[in-house]
Amino acid sequence: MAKSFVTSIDVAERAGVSRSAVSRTFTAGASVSPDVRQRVLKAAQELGYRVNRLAQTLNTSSSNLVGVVGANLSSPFIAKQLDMLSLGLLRRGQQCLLLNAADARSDIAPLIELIFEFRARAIVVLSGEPPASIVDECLANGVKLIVINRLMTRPDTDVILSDDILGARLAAERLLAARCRKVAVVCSGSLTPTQVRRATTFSDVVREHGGAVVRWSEGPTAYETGVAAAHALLADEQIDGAFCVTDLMALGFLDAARHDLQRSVPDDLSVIGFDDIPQSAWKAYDLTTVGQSFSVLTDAVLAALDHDDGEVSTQMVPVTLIERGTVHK
Amino acid sequence: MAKSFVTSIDVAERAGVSRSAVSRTFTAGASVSPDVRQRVLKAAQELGYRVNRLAQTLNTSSSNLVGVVGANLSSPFIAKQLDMLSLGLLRRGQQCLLLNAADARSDIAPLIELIFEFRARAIVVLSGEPPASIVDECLANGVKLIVINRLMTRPDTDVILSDDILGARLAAERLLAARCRKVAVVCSGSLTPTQVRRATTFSDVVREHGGAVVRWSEGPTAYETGVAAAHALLADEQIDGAFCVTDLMALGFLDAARHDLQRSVPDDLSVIGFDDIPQSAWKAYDLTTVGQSFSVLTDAVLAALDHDDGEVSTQMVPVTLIERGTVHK
DNA sequence: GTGAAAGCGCTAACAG
DNA sequence: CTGTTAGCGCTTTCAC
Repeated sequence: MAKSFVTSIDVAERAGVSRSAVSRTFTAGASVSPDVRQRVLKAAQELGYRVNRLAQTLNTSSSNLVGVVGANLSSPFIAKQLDMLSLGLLRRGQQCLLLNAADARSDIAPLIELIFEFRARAIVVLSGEPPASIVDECLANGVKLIVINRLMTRPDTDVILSDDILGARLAAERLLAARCRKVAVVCSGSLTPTQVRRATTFSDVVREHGGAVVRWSEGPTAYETGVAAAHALLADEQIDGAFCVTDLMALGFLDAARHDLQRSVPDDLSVIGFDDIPQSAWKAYDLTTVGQSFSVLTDAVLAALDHDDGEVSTQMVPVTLIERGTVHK
Repeated sequence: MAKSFVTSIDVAERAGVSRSAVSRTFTAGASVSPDVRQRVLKAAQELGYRVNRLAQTLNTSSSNLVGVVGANLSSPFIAKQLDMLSLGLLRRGQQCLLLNAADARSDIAPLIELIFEFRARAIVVLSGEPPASIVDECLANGVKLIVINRLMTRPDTDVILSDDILGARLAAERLLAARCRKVAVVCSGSLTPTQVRRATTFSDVVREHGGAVVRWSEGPTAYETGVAAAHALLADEQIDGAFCVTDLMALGFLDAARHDLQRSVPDDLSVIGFDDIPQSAWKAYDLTTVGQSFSVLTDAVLAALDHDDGEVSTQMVPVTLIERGTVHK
C-alpha cells in the first residue's frame, strides 16, 4: 500500500519511455506517436496514474481553479446560484474552490487572499463586496474578478447586476394597479446596494402616484425577518400592499400575515417579492414576484470568465414580473 | 502591471535575506529571529506576496484541500449540509474543492478522479456512491474517504448514517397513534439505500400493527414528486396518513393534498416527513417530521476527517420526532 | 517524434 | 539562527 501517488516517472519507466513522453501523452495537442501514446496510456492505467495538477499548474502558471466566495450558502437564492455556477464551471473544465463567508457582513478579504494562494485564475463574489485593495491585487496579478449584484464604484471589475430599477418599478406599478394606497417595503438590516436600489425606486414610484410608503429594514435577509416585519407593520390596518425586496422575506411576511394576523392575501393585502426562488412557486405561496433568470445570471458569469484579457464588462440581468396569486386583480 | 505573482525570491531580495528565511517566516513554528522576521514581513507586505500553496503542497505533499462532491446542491437538505461543511472546513484551515454531480444518478467517479489530481487529502461524498475501484484508489493513495448516508458494503470507508431505522419506526408509531389505518409511503425513483431503509422499516412496522401500506417511488427527489404522489395516491380516499421519506417531497405532498385535493391536514390526513429542512418549520407547512441535526452531521464529518490515519469509523446521526402540526393528535 | 536538461516556487535537510 | 543545496512532479525548450 503506497502512501504517495504514482508519478510520471513511474509511468515512464514502466512504459519504457521518457518523462517527456508521458507528459505529452496527457497534454492536448502534443506530438506523440500512436505507439508511444498507447504504451503510456496502458502503463498509466495499470499504475493508476493521475496527473498532478499542482505541479502542472506550477510551471504552466495557469490553473483552471476558480475561487467562489459567498455567504448564506443554504439560502435558496445563493444555493441556486452556486448550484448552477459550479455545474457550469465543471462543464467548462474548471474547478471550483469554495469559500464560505459565514455571514453577509463578514469581511471577505481574507477569503480572497486564500484564493490568491491557490493561484486561481478568477474569483467570483456571490455576496459581499471586496475592498479596493483586493481589487487592486487582482488587477496586479492578472486575476479576473467578477462581482454579482454590487455596483462597484470602479470601472476595472466585471459586474453582473440584476435590473433592480426596472424590477422595483414593475412591482410598484403592479401594486398601484391593484389600487393599493398604503404599502410596506421590507428590507433586511444589511442594506446592500441591491436592496437599497429596489426599495428606494419602489418608494419613489409609489409616492409619485400619491401612495404612502412605510419601510422596514432590520434583521438578516431571512424568512424570519419577513415574519417580524409583518408583525410590526401590519398592526397598521391601512396597509394594503407590501413589496419585499427578497422572496425569502416575502414568504415570511406572507406566512405571518395569513397565519398569525389573519390577513387575507390577496383580497385584503397584496404582496410582491423579488428573485423568484423555487419556493415562491410552491402552492402554499404562489407568490407574485419579480424574477431574474438564474440561467441568464449564470451564463453572464461564465461569459465574463471568458473575457480572458483586459476587457471588463457590466452585464445587466433582465427581470420580469411573474404574476401569480398574491396580488389583488 | 505584473502578470505573475510575487515570489519568495522577490521578497528575499527586498528584505536582504535568503529564500529560506522567507519560507521560515511563513511557516508556523520555524526559527527566525524577530529582526529578520520583521524585515521579511515588511517586504512581503509591500510587494503583496502570497505563499504559493501549489508549490508548497508539492514538496510537503500534504495539501489542506478537501474535495466535496454532491448533487442537487440547491435542494435544501444538501445546501444546508454544504453550507455547514464548507464553513467548518474553513474554520479548520482547510479548503473546499467543490464538484457538482449534476444529478443524483450521475457517475461520480470522474469527479473523484479530478479531486485526486489536486492531491486533496480527503473526499467527502454528500450524494451518490463511489464505485469500488475509487475506494481502492483512495486507500492506495492515503486519501480519506467519507461517505454520507450510503451504507458502504466495505469496512474500509468512513460512513456517516442517519438513524433511518429508528426514524422510520418513530414515524410509523406516530401515525399509528393517530389511528391511521391505510398509509402512503412516498419515495423518489432514485431508490437510495437511505430511502429504501426508511420506506421498508416504516412499512414493516405499520403492517405489524395491522395497517395497510401503499407505496410510491417515481421521479426525482423533489417537491414536484410529492405533488405527483399525492395526486396519484390520494384518489384513494381511504388513505388517512402519509410518510414521505424526504421533507422536500412531504411539502409537495402536503401542498397538493391541501390545495389541489381539498384534503384537510391533519384532520383528514396526517403527514410526516424526514430531514427537518428549514422550510418544514415555515408557518404554511408546520410539518411534523423526523429531524436529524445538521450540526451533529457536520461535526461527524469533521471528526472523521481528523482520524488521520487508518482508523475508520461508522457514525450514526441520531434522529428525533419533531412534533408539529401535520399529524392528528 | 523523442530524450536530456532546465526550471516553475517552495520547503527541508544540511552545514556553518 | 541563517544560507546553501536538493529536490517535490511536471512541462518545455532544445538538440538529435
